[in-house]
Amino acid sequence: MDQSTASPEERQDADLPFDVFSKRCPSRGLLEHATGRWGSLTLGALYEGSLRFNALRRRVDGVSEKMLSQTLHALERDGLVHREAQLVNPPRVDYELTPLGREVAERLLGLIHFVEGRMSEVLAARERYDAAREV
Amino acid sequence: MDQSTASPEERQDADLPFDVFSKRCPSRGLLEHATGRWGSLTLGALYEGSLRFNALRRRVDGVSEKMLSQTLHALERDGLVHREAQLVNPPRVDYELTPLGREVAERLLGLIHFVEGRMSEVLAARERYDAAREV
DNA sequence: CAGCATCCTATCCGATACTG
DNA sequence: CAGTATCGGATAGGATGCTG
Repeated sequence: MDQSTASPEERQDADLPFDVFSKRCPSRGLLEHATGRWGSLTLGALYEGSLRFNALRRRVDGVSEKMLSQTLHALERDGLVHREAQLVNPPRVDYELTPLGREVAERLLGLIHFVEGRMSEVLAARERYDAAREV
Repeated sequence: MDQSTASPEERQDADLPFDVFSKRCPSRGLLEHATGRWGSLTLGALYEGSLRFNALRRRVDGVSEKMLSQTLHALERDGLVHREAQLVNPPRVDYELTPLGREVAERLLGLIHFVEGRMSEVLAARERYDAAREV
């Protein structure tokens, strides 16, 4: 686009090979896996340490077996989560973050804790918004 | 805000009133609005400055009129985006981040730029994963 | 315990048409 | 320009039943 005269301020997203704002960029898919309804909570839960399937399921309150399985597959495929299966009976499988996954989870948790801390503001904004329309 | 005796390290998520990991916490809804497919891109686009509806639509490549409208309503209701309408003809409406929205967008952009920068690792992980199963 | 397969519903979302 | 309304296909996601 503009590779000769871009200032340092513009460079940030001017000539990156991957730009999430363009329709066909694969980074959108990753972002959706990582920030999706279950993806963000799964990464957040695993940040504290490795967990087995059912422990994870209890930690991510409300996730179904199917969705957790699907989410873990996507995150494993993207290289954010590592699956460690032991061939014992009963079976034991541990999930843990990869180094890359840790970095993503860190940023995600920063966001999560931030919004948790500001929920009262959000709730108030919602009430104001709703009150203004139901007249 | 900090009226308990929790240490600074624990305070963050030890006794917060809002916990995104529990099923019925309203912070989940906010997180989904902010990190959803179009929410994150909309907030990211508005971080650079206020934009009009159609400019925003062009910036968030691929978003439909309907989804952008819906996304903006949700973000406005949550108090992350401010809608400024001028009663002129043709109509002119500007969207901009609220102070709270800026803080969310900042963290979101941190994540976005991070994943953009690591996409090659992710793509490689995906190839490895796919190659391992199609045997 | 750690899952996969199937069915079914709710919602997401794009396309199209229309309004002030 | 800045939206709203409606339709229909695609997908997310819950419930249930089964396997190693």
